[in-house]
Amino acid sequence: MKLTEAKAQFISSWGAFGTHWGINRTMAQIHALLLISPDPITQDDIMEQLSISRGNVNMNTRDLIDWGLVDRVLIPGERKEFFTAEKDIWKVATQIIKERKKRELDPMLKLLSQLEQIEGDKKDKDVKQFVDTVAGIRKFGGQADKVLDVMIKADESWILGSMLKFFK
Amino acid sequence: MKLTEAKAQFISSWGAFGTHWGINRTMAQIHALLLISPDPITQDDIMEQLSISRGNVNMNTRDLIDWGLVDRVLIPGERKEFFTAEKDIWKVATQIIKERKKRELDPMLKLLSQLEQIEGDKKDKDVKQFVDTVAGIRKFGGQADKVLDVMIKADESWILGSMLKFFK
DNA sequence: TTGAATTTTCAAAATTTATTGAAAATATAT
DNA sequence: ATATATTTTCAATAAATTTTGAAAATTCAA
Repeated sequence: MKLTEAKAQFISSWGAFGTHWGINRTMAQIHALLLISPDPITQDDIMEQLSISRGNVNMNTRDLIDWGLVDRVLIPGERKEFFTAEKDIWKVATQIIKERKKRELDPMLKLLSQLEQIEGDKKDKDVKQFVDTVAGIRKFGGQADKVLDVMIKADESWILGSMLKFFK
Repeated sequence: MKLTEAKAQFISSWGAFGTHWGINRTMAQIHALLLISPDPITQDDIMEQLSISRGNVNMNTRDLIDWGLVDRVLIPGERKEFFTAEKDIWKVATQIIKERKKRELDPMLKLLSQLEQIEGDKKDKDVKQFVDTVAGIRKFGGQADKVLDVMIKADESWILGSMLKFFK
């Protein structure tokens, strides 16, 4: 297989993969393109390589920057802005985990704690099942939260860092 | 807060949560409803409680069954079919992990292995970055694959099971 | 300043995805 | 067998999401 074909396949399937994770196809494709680009590239490069509009590139690169996965790069002497992606997959993964935890898990756990404090007769089986389910999810989510924190902080901690090196 | 209001909130946010995970809102809402229903319920119950059409219920319960999260239940003397969801959150989580691994991770790893065997000069920086990126993701994915296998098999293995009891 | 290059915004259009509902298929009781 | 209840299918419709592109805003050099 040639590089050109391989690139196209990688970008395409990374985009499809993204849709299974609540990420829009284009954002994932731009990310994929940046991951395999050795040097920073411009909006126009992205537009051309993915055949998408300027507005689309602009919005999605902004989202990628908000997710902490992509950086704007200023190249001396160049008028245009350049973009580059973090290439260390471990860092990419922890960054995604960090953001999703903040955006999804934490608010969900907060809500579940509230829902657990429902008023009603615990003898009532509807009430009981509701409380049990909510408590079960909250407990599970709480453990997941802790495990993810360990992962996120692993790179900052020497001991955990060396434990997790195994996985790198 | 009353049970009725709490239920509505739980179903609604579980549905919203689902959309961040590539699951459609309705499927997640039906799952939520079943999770808090102490006894099996019918298509009509689901239609009424979520205000959605019969066809919609039918398709989404089927998907939930395919995911191994919901079961059809036959109640003696009843003409209609009843549905019930696995309530043990640990089992729910491992079942989801198992399915997503099979549907998404495994095929992705297979593709990445192919893409790594690209023809081209490794000295070329485009080729090098492509191979490095793909290899990095494949390696990371491979480790994730192993970790997930451990989790999935934990319940079947005594030693791992007791280790993971901590998290239950 | 001015003006050219570049980026950003956002309403409208296109596309994708989800939902409906009625007809067809299936299952069950009499 | 026949009638009735129930489930399934799927084309049409509706809703949600994504994309475009041109105007507005911004940046920057001279």
